Amino acid sequence: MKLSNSFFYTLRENVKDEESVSGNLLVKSGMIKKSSNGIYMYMPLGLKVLQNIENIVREEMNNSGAQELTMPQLLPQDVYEESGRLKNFGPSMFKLNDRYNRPYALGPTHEELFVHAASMKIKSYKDMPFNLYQIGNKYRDEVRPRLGLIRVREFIMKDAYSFDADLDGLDKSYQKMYVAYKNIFDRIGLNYKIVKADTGVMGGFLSEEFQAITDTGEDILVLCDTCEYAANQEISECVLNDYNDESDLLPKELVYTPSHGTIKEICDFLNVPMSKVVKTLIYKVDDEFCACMVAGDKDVNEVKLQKLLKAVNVELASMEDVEKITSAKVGFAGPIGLKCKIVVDQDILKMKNFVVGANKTDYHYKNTNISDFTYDIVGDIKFVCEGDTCPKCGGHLYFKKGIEVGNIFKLGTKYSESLNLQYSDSNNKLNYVYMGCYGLGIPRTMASVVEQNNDENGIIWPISIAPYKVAIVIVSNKDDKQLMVANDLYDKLNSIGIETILDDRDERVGVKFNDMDLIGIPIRLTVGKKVNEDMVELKLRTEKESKDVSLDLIVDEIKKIINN
RNA sequence: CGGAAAAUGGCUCAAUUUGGUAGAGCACUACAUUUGGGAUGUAGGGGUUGCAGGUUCAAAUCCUGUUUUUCCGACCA
Repeated sequence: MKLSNSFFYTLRENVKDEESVSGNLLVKSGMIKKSSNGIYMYMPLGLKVLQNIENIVREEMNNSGAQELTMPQLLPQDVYEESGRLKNFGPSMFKLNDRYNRPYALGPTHEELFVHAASMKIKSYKDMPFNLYQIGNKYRDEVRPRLGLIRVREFIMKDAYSFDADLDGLDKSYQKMYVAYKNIFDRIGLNYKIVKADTGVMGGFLSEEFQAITDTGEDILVLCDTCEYAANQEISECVLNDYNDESDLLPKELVYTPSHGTIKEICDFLNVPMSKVVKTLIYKVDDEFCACMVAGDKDVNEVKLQKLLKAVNVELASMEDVEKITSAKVGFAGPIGLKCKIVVDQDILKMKNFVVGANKTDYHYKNTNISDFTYDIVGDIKFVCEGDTCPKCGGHLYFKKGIEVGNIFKLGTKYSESLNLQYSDSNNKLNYVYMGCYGLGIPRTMASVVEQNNDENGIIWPISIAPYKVAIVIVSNKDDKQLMVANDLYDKLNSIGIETILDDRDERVGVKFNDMDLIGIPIRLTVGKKVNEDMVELKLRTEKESKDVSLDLIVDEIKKIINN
């Protein structure tokens, strides 16, 4: 690309509607432009990065034996009705009607359609395994799009679906994708972790996420300082705390705690640590109310709660509902005399002489013990904390933030059952197909790379996905020798497949340097005065210093850097 | 969906409190001088101040409504 004759622009100042580092840099460098909330235009430079990522994904998917196809994004809602997910997705699905008022949707994910496609082939166990994928747009009406390309409403996703006759086959297909994903993110140069995760709306029984490690991440990853344990905080299990409390059980005592509704206020007022208070939160679980008790310094994990109760929908009860159930203002809920189902965290059984709400405005009970009330279910319903014991090895857990760039699921027979995808086995018996699904967000990967690779001057693309590998900067457009050498190098590099930018704009050299830094081109060649000695200057984006290289050697030198 | 903030040339902002000809920097055009890390000077072009009402002799400014965007939370593959 010769810049003097191209659609190329950069911005000098930060844009005010992009807070994230990656969002801001991508907009400033002219790669993307916000079109509306959570929807972006991809400019020529940004598209090249996307395509480079897509190509790596495509290569690794093809290597794994998967086959590419493409699906419509505009679908009749029946498709999701059939699997029962129309309700599950709810308002996060974009819905519209055609001219005959028939309901359509923009596809948020494509399990159903792939099942339909697979059914064209699958009759017998001999027809499997296979794996189909596409790279295309997905539409999700997110509650709050944010952080540039990290949470958007229209995005490009690679989604793959494997079809196997049995669990054994699914394990193998899943493992292939696991390896393919590792290859993809390794080639892109992303710093990532693979963590166990919740299966969410997808269903199924195993899910692992590929998480890019960055402070702007939306997910909390729980890692162990001694073993390989890695899980999303949503599902990370708690080890039973060893309280070792030798104190005697005391009789419970009603205490007046005027307008001290929060845990902190109660602790200050009664002069007890937060770990000696048990909070009771009222949840609406499907259509039933349910009180959940955890220690005052812990938080209820709704994903775990949902699983424990085998519920579909878990949300905090409204203030009005809480007041109705506890007959007190919010902040004074407790288990004693409470008329709804009570779930207690496993740790509560070991605690002694703790404080709970009295279901009476402005009152709490001191010295409550587990024998003072009845409960329905005991389980692990709280979030793990940093420093907690590792459930696998007993080491200490620590947290990192991550951006979910890929997610692989063992779906099992969930969709083949709801959509009736069966095959005949060797005994001529009908069985359901075992499926896996495998998603990878392309723009999100792009943003994650920027989050991990930037400095005060701009983006630093890894060579594997850089929009152009080399930028040739001409110091003076008025110098014929410089022009000639630069154009010659430009032609030579492009002719051997090394995509190169020629900055031949009529700008000061400082502007060119700054722009090439901002857009993150990995290798910069400066053609200046030293052409008279047949030398050009080579500088890597990752390094501060440059070096002079003779014209005879420069192409080989660049090849070496790129192939390394 | 709850809370908070914002909307003024392509970009970043000022003028709003106290109503009185919309202004700066960057970017753009022309010319001159410059030219190895975002040049300088001179002269220009570009805005019915998000939208719709209202108050007023007069509205970017006050009032009402509305839309959009951002942030925090809730929610979410």
